[in-house]
Amino acid sequence: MQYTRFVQSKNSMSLAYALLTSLLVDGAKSGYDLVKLFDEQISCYWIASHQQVYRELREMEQQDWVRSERISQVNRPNKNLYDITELGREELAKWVALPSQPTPIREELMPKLKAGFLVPREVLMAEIRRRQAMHREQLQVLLNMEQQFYPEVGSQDPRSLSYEARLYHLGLRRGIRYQREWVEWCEEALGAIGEYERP
Amino acid sequence: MQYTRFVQSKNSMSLAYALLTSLLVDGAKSGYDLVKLFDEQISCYWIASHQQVYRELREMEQQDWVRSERISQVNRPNKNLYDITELGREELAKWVALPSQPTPIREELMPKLKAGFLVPREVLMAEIRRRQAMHREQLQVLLNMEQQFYPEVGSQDPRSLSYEARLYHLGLRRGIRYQREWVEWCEEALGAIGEYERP
DNA sequence: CGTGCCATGTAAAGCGTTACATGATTCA
DNA sequence: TGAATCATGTAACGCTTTACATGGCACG
Repeated sequence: MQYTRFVQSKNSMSLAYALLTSLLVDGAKSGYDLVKLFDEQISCYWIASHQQVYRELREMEQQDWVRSERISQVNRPNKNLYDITELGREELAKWVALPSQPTPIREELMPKLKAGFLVPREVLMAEIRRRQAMHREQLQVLLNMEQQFYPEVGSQDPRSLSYEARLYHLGLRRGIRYQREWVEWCEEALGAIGEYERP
Repeated sequence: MQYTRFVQSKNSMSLAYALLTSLLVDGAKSGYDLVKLFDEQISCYWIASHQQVYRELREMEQQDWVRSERISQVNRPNKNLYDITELGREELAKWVALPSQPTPIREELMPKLKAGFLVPREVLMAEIRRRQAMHREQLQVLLNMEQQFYPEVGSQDPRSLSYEARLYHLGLRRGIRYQREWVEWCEEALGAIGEYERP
């Protein structure tokens, strides 16, 4: 039964809350807009497919955590605009105060490395270079976002940001640090493997 | 049908390969041993519950990627000792050569931060301090492992490690860097939030 | 006498991905 | 003409977690 899900489930259902957060901070949105937002800005710490988002929104509406309004549009499909309700806001506040769980890590590259002696060194190194390029690119995207949204940061007075903006900015910082760290590890790995080139 | 899973599935099924890797590198093991190994040594880049492990082993046995032997023990439950087969080794080698996918990140703390203005500052800071302590502890565990398994590292000649050991070591390095990065981000976050203490 | 380790499993539910579907508009 | 964007959905499947279950042994 769907009903029990939001009532007695003990696990996190964090996607619901992540969506509520966006509705609260960024305002009413359609499912499509939320997917785009997640893709573009939130993906550094949360990813979700459009199917998940639409499903979650429908279920949250049944629980009165959000309400929706049908917006008729000409020359393009109609859309459902979702907004957070008072109840949703209360539930969100409760959730925020709960302890958070770290993301479960399942990093394919690590077992591949551990079994890496099964393939030629060049294959491993090519793969690490590919990963490094990916993470470098993501890092650049995040740095650009930081420049764009928080140009004051890095200057003399970080207090020029509002408290809310600063909190959000810390999320970006986390993404930046994460990607940078990956790029550096790749460098270390390439160096280490390279040293075994011709013994 | 179970059969199709290993034949035409397009997704990664990486747990199977992660298990194969351990069987190949660390030798034949029971499900219980694999769970313990993952908990203690692999959790920095892979986590799996015992239910997953047991099921995966049974399914891999049906595909002849592993074979098992029943070990009768006195004074404790019997166990099934699994070992990788030649076919398993071939499949593993194929998989290693494939491009790897980054772990999907779903970090609860970030949306909580974004909606953090809903709760008192002290609640946020307490949570970040808790996370910092967790990551500090994990970092220490990994550093101890590094000391224990690779005492030579950091000394003059990292080439004293075999190629296989060095590859495995790189996985550890990744975990160390990840945890260290988290500890540092927490420091940054605490500093940033602290600055808003009394405006 | 309770807790924790050893050792394996079933069942159900929740969460996430993949595939499929529709249909108009805009831009190259 | 073909691809991309807007906008939402269903169905099926696969992966992960949670809860429940068993039972002896060792240790304090």
